[in-house]
Amino acid sequence: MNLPDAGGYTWFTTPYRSRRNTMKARVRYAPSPTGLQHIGSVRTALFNYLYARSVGGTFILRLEDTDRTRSDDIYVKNLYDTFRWLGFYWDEGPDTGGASGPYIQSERFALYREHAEKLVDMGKAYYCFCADDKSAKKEEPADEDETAPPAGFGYPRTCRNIDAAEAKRRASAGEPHVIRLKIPLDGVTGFDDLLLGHIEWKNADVNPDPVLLKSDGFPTYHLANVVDDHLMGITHVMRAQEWIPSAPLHIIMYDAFGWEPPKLCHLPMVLGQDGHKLSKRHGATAVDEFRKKGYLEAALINYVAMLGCSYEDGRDIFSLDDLSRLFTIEHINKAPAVFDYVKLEWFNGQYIRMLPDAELVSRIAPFMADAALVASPPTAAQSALLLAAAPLVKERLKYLSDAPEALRFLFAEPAVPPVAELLPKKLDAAGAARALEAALELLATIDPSDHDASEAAFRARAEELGIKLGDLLMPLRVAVTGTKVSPPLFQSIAVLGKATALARGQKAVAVLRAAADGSA
RNA sequence: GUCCCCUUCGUCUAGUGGUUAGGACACCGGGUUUUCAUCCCGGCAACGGGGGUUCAAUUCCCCCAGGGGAUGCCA
Repeated sequence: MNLPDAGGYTWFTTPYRSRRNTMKARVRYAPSPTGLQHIGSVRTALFNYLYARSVGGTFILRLEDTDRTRSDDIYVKNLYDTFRWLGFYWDEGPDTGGASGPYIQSERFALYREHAEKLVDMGKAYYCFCADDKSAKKEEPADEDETAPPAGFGYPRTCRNIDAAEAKRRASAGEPHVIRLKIPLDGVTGFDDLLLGHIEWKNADVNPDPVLLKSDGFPTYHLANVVDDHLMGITHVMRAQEWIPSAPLHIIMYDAFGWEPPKLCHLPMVLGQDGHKLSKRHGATAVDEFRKKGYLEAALINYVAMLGCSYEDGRDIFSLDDLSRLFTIEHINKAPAVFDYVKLEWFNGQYIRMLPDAELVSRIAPFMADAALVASPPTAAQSALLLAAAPLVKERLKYLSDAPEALRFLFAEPAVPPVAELLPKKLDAAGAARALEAALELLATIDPSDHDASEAAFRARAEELGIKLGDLLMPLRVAVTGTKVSPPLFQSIAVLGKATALARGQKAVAVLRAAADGSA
């Protein structure tokens, strides 16, 4: 294999774990900052990351900002935010540096023209002066032109036959142009995909003469990715299967340069429920949306890692470290995978339940603050209250964003509930009032933090009254928490404070009494 | 249209030339329970179709069908 032109190439000397590879694996995630990081990007990044970690290789981040009209700094920021949140780290990248930098393609600008020109000089590429519009494509090629591809298939190779010296002269004279790769007219091009095996094309079926260098002087993805992967010493390229049709032209380019291509591995796609490429219309797809909704990064990573890949049979909870250890290309599936929000939700619940109380508190605090229930950051008193309440809601949250509703009664005075809410199924207002009064009377005498004793006392009282325990508790629950659905009552009251609970109860009694009198 | 890729329960997947084809989510039923959850137990449910190869194919080969992707001076 050729050594890359750029310095700093690291040869692997120690590693016990990759004795079969003399060379340390170098993989990259190379997003273009033209949109928010979404599930698909994260999946690609994750698999590259896991592969690097699993073989003790190097994970590199490279920004492919060659689309001047769509690239934007807000997306770069989003990229960093996203991966910081997910807990990925890269060994080399724009911010961390490295020996193969710069890692931002716009900062490598000169490199691409240089390489494109080199290809032109070698007769492997050519200047094209066609206007950048559909007319160039639709223009009927000369009938007898053997080099023209079938109608409707790509660029008609109009400029391919312009005399090289003449083309050079026009380009030097400043005539607007692009540089296109000469795809061989016959023969075949193929490669061995690490996952899919051998794939090959007749060159006649390969995208005819794709643009390498745009008229603005920036490279297209094809040129930039080949040049940079080579110069950065990338050994393995893992990308989504939508890239398969571009593979032959990349191979042809590596060939033209006389470089050895990296190993290619095309990952199965992630689809929405309708079987099409996952997109906004399927629901949340931007990672940011998941974060704001209250998903835990560990849950998202765990779930995404299992889309199209398996690890240890019979287990489904894996940390990023677990995954880094267990990941193998052999366990990647070839078939596309459907993104299932419901299963992700289950993972999220699992991870929320695994959180230590203090950790849960710090996780839900921002959501509580957004709901204006606590300060940001919470006061000491609020933190204490959250900590006391954490065990009550831990197994009831599907998302962190569920916390405000579940805990509202501890931080805000609920409205006095409407009568209908306070009525157990079989009681009228008078009956409910009696039940609630009995409950309050009893509550005053017990210690709600002693769960078992409290329950025993209420159970006994319910029996005396000839009603079910639930019917005795429900009016109290609604009076105290403002809703029919709440964490366990005694513990909730213990956290809230008995005095507050009694006061809320009295207000509800008043409402029930008034209703009873009114209807009597 | 052309080229390429894919095909195990609804979904994510395990798996083997001979298995009762396993697990998870969802769903259904039951249990625990103070509402809601959690938790526990049980159930439903799959090898796309057709040809081969073979004593034996879900597993190996071919064809078909279906699905997806590509066909940009976007990546």
